[in-house]
Amino acid sequence: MSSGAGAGPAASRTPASVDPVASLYVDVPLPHLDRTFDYLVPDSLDEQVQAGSRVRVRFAGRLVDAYVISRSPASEHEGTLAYVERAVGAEPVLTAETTALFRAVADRWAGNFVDVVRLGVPARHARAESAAAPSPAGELPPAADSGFERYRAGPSYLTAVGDGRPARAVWSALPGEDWAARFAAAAAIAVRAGRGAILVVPDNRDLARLDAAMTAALGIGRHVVLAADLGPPERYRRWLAVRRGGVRVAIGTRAAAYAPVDELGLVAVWDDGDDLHAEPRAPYPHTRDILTLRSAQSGAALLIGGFARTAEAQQLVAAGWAHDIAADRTTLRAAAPRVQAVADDVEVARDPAAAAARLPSLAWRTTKQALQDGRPVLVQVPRRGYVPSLACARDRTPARCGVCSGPLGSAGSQAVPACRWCGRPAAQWACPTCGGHRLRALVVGAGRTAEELGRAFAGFAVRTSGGDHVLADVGDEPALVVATPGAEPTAAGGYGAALLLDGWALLARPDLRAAEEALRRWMNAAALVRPDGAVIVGADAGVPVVQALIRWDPVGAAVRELAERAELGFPPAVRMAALTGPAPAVAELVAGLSLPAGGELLGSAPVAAAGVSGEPAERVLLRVPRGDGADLARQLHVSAAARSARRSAEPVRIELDPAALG
DNA sequence: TCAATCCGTATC
DNA sequence: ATACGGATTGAC
Repeated sequence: MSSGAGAGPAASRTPASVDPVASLYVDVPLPHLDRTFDYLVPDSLDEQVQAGSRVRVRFAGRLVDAYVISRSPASEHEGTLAYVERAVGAEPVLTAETTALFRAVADRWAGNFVDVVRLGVPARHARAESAAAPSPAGELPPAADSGFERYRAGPSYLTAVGDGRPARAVWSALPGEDWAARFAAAAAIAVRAGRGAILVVPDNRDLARLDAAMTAALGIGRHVVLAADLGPPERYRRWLAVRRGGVRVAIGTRAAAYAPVDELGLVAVWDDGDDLHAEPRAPYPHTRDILTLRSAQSGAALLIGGFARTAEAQQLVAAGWAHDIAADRTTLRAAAPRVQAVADDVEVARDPAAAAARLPSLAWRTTKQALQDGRPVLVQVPRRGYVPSLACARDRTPARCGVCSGPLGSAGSQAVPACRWCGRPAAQWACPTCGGHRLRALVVGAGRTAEELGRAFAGFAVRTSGGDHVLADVGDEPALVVATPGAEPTAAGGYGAALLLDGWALLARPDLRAAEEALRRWMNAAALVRPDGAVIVGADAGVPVVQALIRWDPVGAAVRELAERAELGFPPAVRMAALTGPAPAVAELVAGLSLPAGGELLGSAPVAAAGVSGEPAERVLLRVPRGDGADLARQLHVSAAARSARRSAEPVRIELDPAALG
């Protein structure tokens, strides 16, 4: 027993008379400490130390935060137990359901329980705890049409939600769809059934839009907005309102997926392909997969919605785990704008002003027409800073490794190109489409500027949206609206036209998801165009994803994408882990694994030093059949635990099914 | 023979 | 992490 230095005389403490043992996780981010430890609850803290409470305990001699998982009569531990030192706050922060969720998320991504808790539980703010309860909810507005009547399987899905069944669906929203109103309607159905709901969107702009729709559907005070930028007191206050059960519906960005809503009837994510849904902190879980776990574990219905569709969402449909909610072709034709493809470089407008803006002539004519019709025109330009990569010098087909399909890169102009994933040199590359052998570097410029367009269409207003200046919406007046992907404002009556420029640059990115991501960005922009409007995409109409945009076929594209991933052996067709760190550390971690049959190790390949020390880092990829994913994650965690117990301090970054493989 | 130091191990 | 114990080394 410790000498009891510090808080009070240890000898005088007595254990609580009922369930004196608390099992808890200490807030120390080491994989070998990712298990519960037992402590005695002193009589004086009996009421405050409950399952889910935050406490402070003495662990290895120092005071650390901890999360109580349960109280019980006795411990399995052989030695003497220390006392819980004090309670932090008066109320539990974990519920039975979120405790199970945090454990499941940690297990799925080979991470620690407390690391996931840090992602999902906001910092405590003592004053917010004692502050007055939120004002009571107003009247629930009368039920309205859900708006899902236009979709096959839409009404039956909502009936299931209303009946409290754990229906799961992937929803392809029609172009022009007021998706926020549909999400709000689905949440309202769960609320009327006496259940709670969680809706997660990528960014604050989408959140503001959903917030307005929720207020329209549910009235005042029935939902709470959880956003990262609220500031600690407000963030904690709103989160507590959910935890205490005063508010049953939480909407928000990423972290809202963990909101402690009891009796969940519905969890939903909008635009799961947006990389903002991928958590950048360990263990790097993804909103879609967190909610999928949560739906499976709590029996809540799941809705994955978007204009485009990810291979991961399609995988859930293909496996028969989720239903497909989509409109039929007739409905679609009535809603979709006309899409035409114009390969860059070809048919650049003869008009000198258009040529100055590097606009193809069809784009020029379409824009002019829409402006003259009195409608705004959306111009989507790429973000800055694409990584230079290699492609066929003749037809710009991205150059890929013949062994693992990774992107080829080049260290310098003289160097032999090599795979950025597995590191193999590619001396004898041949283009799969044209058979060419010459490679060229693709360096993508900063994109067309608003000034260039302004000059090309003199007399019309030019508005920009992107970076730290994002417009939520624009009016119906004719104007050029230049936006980067994800920052496209909505137009009150829809855009008359949209120009999606530099399509080939999007497609040529050295990323496995380039095609999927290009289609997602295009569809998100094109969905803002009126059904009688036009969309011009600067890309080759022969490319399958461009065809998918022209035919507005997100499902077909996702089916093809999924098949392609299966062929290349990439997620979600398989489970993959990326291990990044100093070479000896990565090797040590790998040595601690026994890969299941059918498991493969790719690499290693050098990567740009992402580490703290600037030491040369390398990456290996591990690939196992989907069914072995849980085993792979467990082994990675065990091997990482052995390393951290041995004080092999060199950290290795472990990512499961990484969204981006540069 | 004792103390300073280095590993390895457990942390309720 | 960090604290502790047991082994190891070095100097008197």
